[in-house]
Amino acid sequence: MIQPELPEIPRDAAMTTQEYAYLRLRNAVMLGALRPGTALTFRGLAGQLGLSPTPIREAVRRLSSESAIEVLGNRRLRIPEMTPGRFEELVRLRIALEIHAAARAFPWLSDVAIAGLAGIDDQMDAALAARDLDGLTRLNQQFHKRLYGLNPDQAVIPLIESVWLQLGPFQRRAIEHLDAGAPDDRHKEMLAAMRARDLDALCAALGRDVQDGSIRAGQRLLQGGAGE
Amino acid sequence: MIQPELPEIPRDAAMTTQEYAYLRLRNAVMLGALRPGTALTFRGLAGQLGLSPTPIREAVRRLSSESAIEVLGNRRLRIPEMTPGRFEELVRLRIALEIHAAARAFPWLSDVAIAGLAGIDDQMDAALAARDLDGLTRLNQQFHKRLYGLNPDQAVIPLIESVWLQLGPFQRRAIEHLDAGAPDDRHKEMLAAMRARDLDALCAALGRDVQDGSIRAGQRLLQGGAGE
DNA sequence: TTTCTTAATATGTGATCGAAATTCGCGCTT
DNA sequence: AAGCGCGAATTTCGATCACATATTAAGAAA
Repeated sequence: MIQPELPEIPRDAAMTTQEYAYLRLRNAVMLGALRPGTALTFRGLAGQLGLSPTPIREAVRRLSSESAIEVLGNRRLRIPEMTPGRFEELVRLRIALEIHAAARAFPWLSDVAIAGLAGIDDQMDAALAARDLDGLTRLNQQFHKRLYGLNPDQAVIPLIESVWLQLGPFQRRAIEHLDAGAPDDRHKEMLAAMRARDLDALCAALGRDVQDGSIRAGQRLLQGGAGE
Repeated sequence: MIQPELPEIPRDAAMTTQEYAYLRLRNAVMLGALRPGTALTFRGLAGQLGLSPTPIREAVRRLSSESAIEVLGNRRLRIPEMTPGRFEELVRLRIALEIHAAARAFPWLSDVAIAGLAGIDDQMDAALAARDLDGLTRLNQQFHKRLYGLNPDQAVIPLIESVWLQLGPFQRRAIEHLDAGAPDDRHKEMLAAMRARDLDALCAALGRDVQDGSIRAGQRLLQGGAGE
């Protein structure tokens, strides 16, 4: 069985093998390196990463609890299949969660926080110009997480990341075609709403941002099968 | 170190050791058998459950990915502490998630589905009369999950369960005092709204249901320290 | 009595191994 | 040619073990 390539990530010395495997698999799913329906095995992953099966099992089990990988009752792991219904459900869920998160973070908005977000947005412009799609994905997530994390008691980010993991492959394909349509830059709209301290406008722009990121992928899904 | 007692659960023959440990620990957290701040060890849990550390590690890691158990960088596991800020955040999150879930399940409401929910509600009345608090907790969760699960593509239930896990100890304490105030039965209100096919009323009743379940626990938290 | 040092204990981690279960390929029957 | 069944190979699962490291306890010094 030929396993798909897993993008490499830096490994800190003070990092357990299990954590390294977890981060690497999570990164691969989040970036869409593993297509929906891909079959995996513990031993195959262990061999590919050069590790023993034990830490792989722990990493995969964690990801299964985040709905990123399915552990079938029989002897198979796979990336969950996507259906139009599930896709719409996930997008709606993502919008509801992120609007909630933004509203709960809103009271903590400050000028320095907004400046930090604007800095990330500038980096995204640079990444887009350089066609660095992985970097673009990473920065986009960083932008959203930084905003929601302003709330020091936030408990919603892990849930949002679970949804991101499930949308991973499609989110990525949307970003690949992001430049084609030259859509309005929703992050700039969000930043303007933040500067005006306008929560409604922020939520509206955020909703459009998520929609934009999903529309194309959704169309592709409805037309051309799961991820082609 | 004396570990707290973990309520026993039935073990199906066709169930891996890891899954058994996961379900048992999850049940213990959900029912509030483990107080916030409780320290645990892999080997201690393994000894208490009569298993080897390997499946325990997999189970605990899964629960850590659901924010039910913290795996500290040093050599300690613990049930997360609760603070007033985090508590309010979790309650707000729970309301947002469950209202979303109810709205997305609403189009699938049918007379038989409503009858099934009413059946669970009757069982809850019986459990309340019999002072079966564990059964009451279980049935309450079953009521909510059955409703949200009417949507065949739902992806929100795992997220809601993660929040339940984090609120577990307090949710339970709220139920313990549920009879004291003789509050209106929110589930009956929800059922009435369903029969009238009135989404707004359903969401309103659902919001009150979650509020009722949290108010007392929250008051206790604010007054008397974490979980006394 | 308090604090710092040091030895002993306990713990997390990950590789390895045996057993049980499942899948896959091959040959046979229809 | 298609479906079925049997055996070999692969895989998961969980226990065990060795090692490194953190924690705890004890004892000495202040």
